[in-house]
Amino acid sequence: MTQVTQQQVAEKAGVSPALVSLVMRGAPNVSDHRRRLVLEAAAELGYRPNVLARSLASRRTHTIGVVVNDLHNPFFAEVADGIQAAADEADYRLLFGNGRHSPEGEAVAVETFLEFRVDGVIVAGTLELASIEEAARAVPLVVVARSEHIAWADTINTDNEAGAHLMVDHLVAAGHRRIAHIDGGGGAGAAHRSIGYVDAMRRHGLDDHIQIAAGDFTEDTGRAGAAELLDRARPPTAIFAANDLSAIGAFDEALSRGMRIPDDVSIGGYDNIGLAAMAHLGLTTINQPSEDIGAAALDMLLQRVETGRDATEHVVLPPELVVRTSSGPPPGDPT
Amino acid sequence: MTQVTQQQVAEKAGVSPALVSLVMRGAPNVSDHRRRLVLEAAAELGYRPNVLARSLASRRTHTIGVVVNDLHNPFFAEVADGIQAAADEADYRLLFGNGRHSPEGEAVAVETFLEFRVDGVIVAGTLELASIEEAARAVPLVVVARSEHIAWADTINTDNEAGAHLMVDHLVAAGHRRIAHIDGGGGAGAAHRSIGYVDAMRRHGLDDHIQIAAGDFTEDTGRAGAAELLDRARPPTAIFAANDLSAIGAFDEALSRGMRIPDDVSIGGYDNIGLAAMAHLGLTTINQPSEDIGAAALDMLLQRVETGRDATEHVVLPPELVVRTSSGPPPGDPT
DNA sequence: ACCGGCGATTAGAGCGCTCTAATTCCCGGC
DNA sequence: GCCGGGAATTAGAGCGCTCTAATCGCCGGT
Repeated sequence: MTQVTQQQVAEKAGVSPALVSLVMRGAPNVSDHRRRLVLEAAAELGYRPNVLARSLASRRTHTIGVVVNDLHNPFFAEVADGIQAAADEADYRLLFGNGRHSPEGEAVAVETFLEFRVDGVIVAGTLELASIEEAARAVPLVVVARSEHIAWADTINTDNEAGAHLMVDHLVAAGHRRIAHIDGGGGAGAAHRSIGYVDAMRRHGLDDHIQIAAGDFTEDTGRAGAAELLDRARPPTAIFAANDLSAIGAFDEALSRGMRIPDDVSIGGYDNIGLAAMAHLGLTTINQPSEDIGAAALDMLLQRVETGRDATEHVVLPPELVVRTSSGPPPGDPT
Repeated sequence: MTQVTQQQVAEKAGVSPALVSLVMRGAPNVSDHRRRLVLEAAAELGYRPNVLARSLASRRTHTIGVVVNDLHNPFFAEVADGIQAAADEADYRLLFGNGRHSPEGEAVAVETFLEFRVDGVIVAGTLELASIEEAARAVPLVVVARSEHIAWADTINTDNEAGAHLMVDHLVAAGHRRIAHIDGGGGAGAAHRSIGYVDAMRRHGLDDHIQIAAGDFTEDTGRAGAAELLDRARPPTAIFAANDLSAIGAFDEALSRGMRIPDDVSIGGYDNIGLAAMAHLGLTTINQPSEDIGAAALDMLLQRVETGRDATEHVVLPPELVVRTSSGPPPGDPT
C-alpha cells in the first residue's frame, strides 16, 4: 500500500534519483552496470512509477482516451479492437470512457479525459459538435464514424449516405417499393443514413413510400419502430434499419408476429457486426471496416500528437453491401 | 492548448491560489463573495483542474478502474452499466480497461490503473489469481462474477455450480440424457459451471453421457464446440454452453446444419444477456443479475476505499433458470 | 477601547517525477 | 603526465496542485 519512490530505489542502488528516472524511461546513455543495479533495486522494492508525477513533470501521459457511445453496441467494440491493436503497436495505453448512450454521458467522459490530460482523444459516438470543438481546442482529437463536416478535428468514417443508397438500391432491385426506414436518432452517422434513404427513394420515384419510424440505434427502438411500421394500414415490405442492433430488434418484432423473413418482410441493417453473419439471422447489411477504422483513427491521432500536425484530415471509406438471407423479393412477387 | 493554472485564476480573481483550490473542491468555509469571484475568473479563463497534480498532492484520484475481460461480451457491458450507475451516484469517475479477452491483457490494464493510482479496481474478468493478489496489495479491489475462493479481495458473483445444476436438471427433466457441455475455458466462472455440469450429470446417473468440448466464451468457439459434438458418433441431444455468447455460436452451427431447435437439439446458455430473449433465439439460460452485481461491486469497493474496511466480503447471489424456446424434449421423445 | 474567539484566508512546504545544465569520469593523443 | 572531449551521472528547479499551520479580520462581551 505504501508508495515506493524513485528516491528509495536510488538509495538502495546507490545512485541518484535522476539516474533511476533515466533507467525507468529506458534512456540510452546509461551504463549496463548501473542499469542493472537500478533494475534490481526496483524489482526488490516493488517499485511502480507514479504516472501522475511523471505526467505532471513531463506533460505527457502517453495515454489516449477513447469515448465509446455505448458499450452494448458491438460495432463500437469492433472499432475499439482496431484502436487497441494500433495502440499496442505504438506503445500507447488506452483508457475507455462510457458514454452511456447519450451525448451528455460522452461529454462527461471527455471532460474526465481532459482533466487527466490524456495526449489525445478518440470520439466514437454522438458527442455534440460544440463539445467536440471545445475539446479539440484542448487536445488532439479524432472523430470516428460520423458524417458531419467537422472542421477542427480529424475524422474517419464511411460514406453513410452512399451506404444507405446501396441498401435501398438492393431492396428496390429485389422488387420492393414500400421500403421503410427505422431512424437512428442521434446515433453516429444516423442522420446521413436517413438522408441517404430519402434520397435514394426519391431517385427511384418512390417518394410516396417514404416512411420513417423513430429509433436510437438500440434493439428496443428497433423493435418498437418495426411494430409501428407493421401496424400501419399499408405496412412496408422491407425495413431498412439505421444499424444492425435496431435491425435485430425489427427482426425480432416481425418474427414474434409470426412473420417470416424474408418471405413476409425483408430486413436490412447497417454496420455488419459479427452477429449479423449468424445463420439464424443472416442479416443483409452494409459493411463498415470497423477495425480498420479504429486502427486508422489511432494512427491519425498519434501523427497529430507526435508531429504536431495542424491541418485536419478527413478520411472517407466506401461502404459495402453484404447480402444475406434477411432480404429477398417482396411477398406476392412472381420472381 | 495552453494550461490555465490555479495561479492564473487566483491572480485574475485577486485571491490566493489556496483559495482557488478550496473553491474548486467545494470547501464549506469560503465566503459567497470570493467563491463567486473565483468561479467567474475560472470560467472566463477556461480553467480546468489538472487531475494529475491534484491527485499527486492529495493521493486520491476519485477514480475507479474497471477491467473488462471482453468488450464484445454483452454480459460485461451490463455489469458495467450497473457499476456506472452506482459510480454516478457516488460521484466517482470510471475508467475502463480492455482485457482483450486474455489474462495478460487484463494484467496490462490493471497495471495501467495502478500506475494512474486509481482509488480502487473492479476486475470483471479472468485475471489470474496471482495477479489479483498482487494488485490487491496495492489497491482496494473487488472481483466480479468469479467463483474461486479469493482471500485478499472482495468478491461478488452468482453460484456458478448451482446455476449449472439448474440447467442440467431442467434438461434432464425434459427427457434428455445425452447432454453435452461447451466449456468456457478461462472465462469468468466457467470452471465452476463445468464442475457443476459434471456434478449434476453424476447425480442423475448420467456419468457415461458426460461430454465436454473446449471453448472460451466466444461465439466462434461455441460454433466450433457444437460442430465437434454434433459430429460425434452419438451426438448429444442437448448442449449446455458455458455462456450465452457461445450458446449463440452453437445455435448457429446447429441451424446451419439444417437442424431445428429445439426439435433436433436443445441448447442452453448462461448469463441471460439481452440478446437471449430475442424471439428468433429464445435462448434458455441462467440469469445472473448483472446490473445489480455491478452496482453492488462498486458499493463494496467504495466502502472499502472510504472507510478503510479491512476484512474481505464475499457475496454470492442465487442464479435463476430462464426457460425459453431453445430447449424442449429430445427428438423421438413421445412426450 | 480592548480582548478572546472563530471563521475566512494565505504562506509555504511538499507530492514523485522529469529535464536542463552542470559536473564528474574516463580515455586516447601528444 | 597532462589535456581535451564525449559519455555518464547528478544537482536542483520546477510541473500544478493540496494541506497544515499560521495569520488576518471581524464580532460580541466587558
